[in-house]
Amino acid sequence: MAKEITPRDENYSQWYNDIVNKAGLAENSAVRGSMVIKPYGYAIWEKMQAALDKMFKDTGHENAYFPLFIPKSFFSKEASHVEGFAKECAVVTHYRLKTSEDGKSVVVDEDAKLEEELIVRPTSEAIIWDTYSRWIQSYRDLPLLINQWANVVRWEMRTRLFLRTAEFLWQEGHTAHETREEAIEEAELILNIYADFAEKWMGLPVLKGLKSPNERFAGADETYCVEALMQDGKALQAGTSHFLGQNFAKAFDVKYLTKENKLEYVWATSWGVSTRLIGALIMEHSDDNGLVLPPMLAPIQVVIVPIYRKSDQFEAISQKAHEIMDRLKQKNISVKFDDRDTYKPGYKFAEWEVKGVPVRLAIGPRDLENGTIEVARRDTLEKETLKMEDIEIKIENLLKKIQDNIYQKALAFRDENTFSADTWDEFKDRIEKGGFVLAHWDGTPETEQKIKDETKATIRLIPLDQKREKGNCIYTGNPSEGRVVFARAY
RNA sequence: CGGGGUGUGGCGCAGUCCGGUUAGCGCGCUACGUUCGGGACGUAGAGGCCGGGAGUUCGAAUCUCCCCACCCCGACCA
Repeated sequence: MAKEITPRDENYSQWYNDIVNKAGLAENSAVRGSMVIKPYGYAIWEKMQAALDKMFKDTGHENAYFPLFIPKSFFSKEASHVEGFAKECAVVTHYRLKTSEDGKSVVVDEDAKLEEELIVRPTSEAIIWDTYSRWIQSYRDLPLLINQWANVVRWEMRTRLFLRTAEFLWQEGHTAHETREEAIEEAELILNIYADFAEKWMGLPVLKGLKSPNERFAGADETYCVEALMQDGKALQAGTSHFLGQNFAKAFDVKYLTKENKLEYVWATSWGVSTRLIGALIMEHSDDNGLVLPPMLAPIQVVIVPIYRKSDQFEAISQKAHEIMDRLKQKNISVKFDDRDTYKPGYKFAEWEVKGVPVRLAIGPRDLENGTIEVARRDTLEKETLKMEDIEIKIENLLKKIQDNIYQKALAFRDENTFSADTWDEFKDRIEKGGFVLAHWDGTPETEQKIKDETKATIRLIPLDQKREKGNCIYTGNPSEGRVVFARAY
């Protein structure tokens, strides 16, 4: 039929694209690499935003909004930051269009050239630190804990819906602190928020760790990250939290007076997660029948499909459905009654399955007679017929069970696909098969680069809970103090 | 930016090599009727200057040249 989804083992990327399309999450737009996020996909993002926003605010952060455009000169202030982003910046050079001479099209008005070009933000450190230089004078102004929800643009060569788009939505936190320790604490606090969010809300088990220097954010002293393993054995960075040291404070001259009346540079962090999380969500749980959503992030948690022949049957079922809806809503469960009379039940079942709605209820004449309802769960595709008594409690429990089940399933998958390698041959073999590979590394960027060149694998992270363990680098044989996590990544 | 590919109703494609009258097919869409416990069926319809421009020709979706866009594989990346 029209809604066929390519199986995962046939073509994983095609499977991913099919799900994004057929679940109605997003589509490509006229601008290469820029996507239209459709209502159903955006609803998932709104759920993520709401949960994260609360977590940020509960830990003392406030939201603000900084401009989309950054003067080019601001960008050149922090050297490694420029270097990191220069190759993927969109630049505004003119501010006016005019009708072409033949009157048929619109052209750039060369008379309207900007004196200084504007960069469309690829991230906001530059504009924010310029602003902070005016906001921060005293230790009384610290800590400054600000987050913004925004779009950013990175002119990527190759793009994929949600996973890598030229424009994407994200949140970016930018904080300033009195001491190094406090800033590091902040970076770690956020890392834990990201990990909690991934695991509890998304059902996405993550590893927490530090990036190697090669993979570190441009301008950071240390990058913390959470990494998840996708079903095809590739790693996906789910969030990063950077300890920026005093790099931006020095570049933008952000100093404060201490209690002792001494002038000091502030210490900084920045951190973000993006719409890429939706990509992670899709890849992590979905199957060959379509999207599978964790109940806590599903825009619709329960859908009710009526089964009927005649309109008087529909009336009776509709009444029953509304009663159930009221009971579920009291439990804060989002529920949709699919009363479209233009589609048959089979069609609706398939559609909601593709869209990943966690629980589907079906009510027909038979159920009315017996006081029952058919309950189907998306994660296992199991169906059972339940008595109507306490149905809201049964559904509430089922949603919790589904949330837990998909997390456990993902966790088991990750465990089964996490290996140790002690020889170069073993390492190459493991990387080829996919998954996380724990191996010793001599700690040098050169070795990491060579490993990447030969295997396409990178160090995803140095685990925060790394065990001290003497060993020899998988590539050079030089001594190492502990294992790091390698994988091929998105 | 290198290598490969594709542009034909809303979507997916055939037709192009070898030019020939009203450009087909599947899905979707509209109307009516029958259906409705896992993606229904019948009948009747609507919808296309064949990516753009220039050329060859009596005649171009089809041949030539020049553009443009998108997709896939690499290098870059949340």
